[in-house]
Amino acid sequence: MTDMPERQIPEATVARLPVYLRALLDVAERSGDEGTMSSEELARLAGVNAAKVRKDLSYLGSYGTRGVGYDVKHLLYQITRDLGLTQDWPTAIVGVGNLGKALASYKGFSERGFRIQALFDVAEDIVGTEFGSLPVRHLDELKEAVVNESLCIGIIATPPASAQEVAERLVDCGIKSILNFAPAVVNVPPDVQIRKVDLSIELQILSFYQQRTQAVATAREANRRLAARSEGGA
Amino acid sequence: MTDMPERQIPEATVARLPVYLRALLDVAERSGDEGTMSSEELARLAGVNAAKVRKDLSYLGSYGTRGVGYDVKHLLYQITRDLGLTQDWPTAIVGVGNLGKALASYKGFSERGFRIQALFDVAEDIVGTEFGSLPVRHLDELKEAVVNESLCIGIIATPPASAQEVAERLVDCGIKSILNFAPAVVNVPPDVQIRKVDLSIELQILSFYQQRTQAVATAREANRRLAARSEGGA
DNA sequence: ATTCGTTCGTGACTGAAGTCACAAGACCGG
DNA sequence: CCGGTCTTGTGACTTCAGTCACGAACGAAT
Repeated sequence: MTDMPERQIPEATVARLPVYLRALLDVAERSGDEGTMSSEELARLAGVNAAKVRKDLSYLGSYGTRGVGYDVKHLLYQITRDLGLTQDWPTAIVGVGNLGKALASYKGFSERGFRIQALFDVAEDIVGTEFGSLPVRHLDELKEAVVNESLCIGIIATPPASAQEVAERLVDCGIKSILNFAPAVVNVPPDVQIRKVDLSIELQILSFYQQRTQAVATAREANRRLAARSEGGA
Repeated sequence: MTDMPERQIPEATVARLPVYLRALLDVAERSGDEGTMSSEELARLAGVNAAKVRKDLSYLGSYGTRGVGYDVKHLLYQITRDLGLTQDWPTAIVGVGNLGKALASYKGFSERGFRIQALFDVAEDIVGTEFGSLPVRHLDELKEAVVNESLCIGIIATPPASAQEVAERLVDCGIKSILNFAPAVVNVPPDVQIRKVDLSIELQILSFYQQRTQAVATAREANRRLAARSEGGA
């Protein structure tokens, strides 16, 4: 039987694999053939704890050597393979505004095998133009393009109001993986993977914590004054 | 005493508050004065489960009415306040490449009170230019600007190699909240909040799941053929 | 060959987040 | 005023992620 141990890899681990991958690539590039690396060192580079690195990597299989560490090249290969990055993923961007353009020219995508291969929009003044040697086509041509060019990942970079509709069209064309940059909740059938990146949510989280430390500071300040006054009064 | 119940709000809850906020704003805008909304409805709009909504909101205080729901306006106010969005946060962007520009012109920031108020870079051909009525200044002028214009949030949109250094300069200027868009791990002192948005990590996670469903599909296919052949052979 | 130092792999534990289910409270109609 | 119908707020439980600590395995050196 095709061996399928395939322990289910926890979501949290999957989310960290790209970070390990990046760290390993940096090292491999810098030092040519570093050879081997300990979980401790990888942990430092990835900004996490060593036990977590070991546990994460153990889900992929036993690729380390006790007393030595992990072979950088081999580990690189394994992570790349498990993340499905040994193949290219032809990717389409819908919505060619500022954000869409920035994404289309983002180095980080092509470096990892995500070839931005098609751009779509609906605005008349954008459709028909070119961006980075790619034509911006009308969204109505989506289906044809998906079939002909085997696009398999869709990126939504439209205004929030259009996000749900665009997602439905992507799903309708058979796309199973969607990355949503529009600040809107988008629902898709259970066999489609959707992930979101919300630029402003992260800022709002920062705001929460900053606001709170300030609030604490001012409260402490107020208490101090109160104490001082009652002391003076007593 | 200044009442500070301030139950510690779980991180996961903080991360969802902006989503609720957005949903409520949409509703309030659309229906003028909807009045009230149940946890069920808010859950649907936010794409989560109703019990979770109630528990999340209960951390802010008991702002709902049993048998009725939550008063939209009041809840909006409370969430806005707890997220620290009643005030503006003067924000600086370091790195004015494609991504930096897209962020500088991103509507979602200004809508929530994050005023992009200063742009910095180091490239000679960029420093001195203008973008969206803001001058791009040299990073060396950072400290002065932070002090004079009370900048309090820094956004890193540089290449990964410069991210750590830029972060250190931001910290050095007294900035306590940093949002990092560069694909690199950045370390800061414990009293500084840093959050990261990594555009390509999310794509890699999608790739993982897509790759896996394909792997399963091909394995199943292989098994089917094997079965068919052995059946034919028998 | 044996010992020693190192580092992985993992079982056991701790803690956080998510889910369920129900009592408590609010409104309504008669 | 009272029973019926809602919907919240929350304690109890389940599940998932993170951490610790230690045995197992490897290389090196004597």
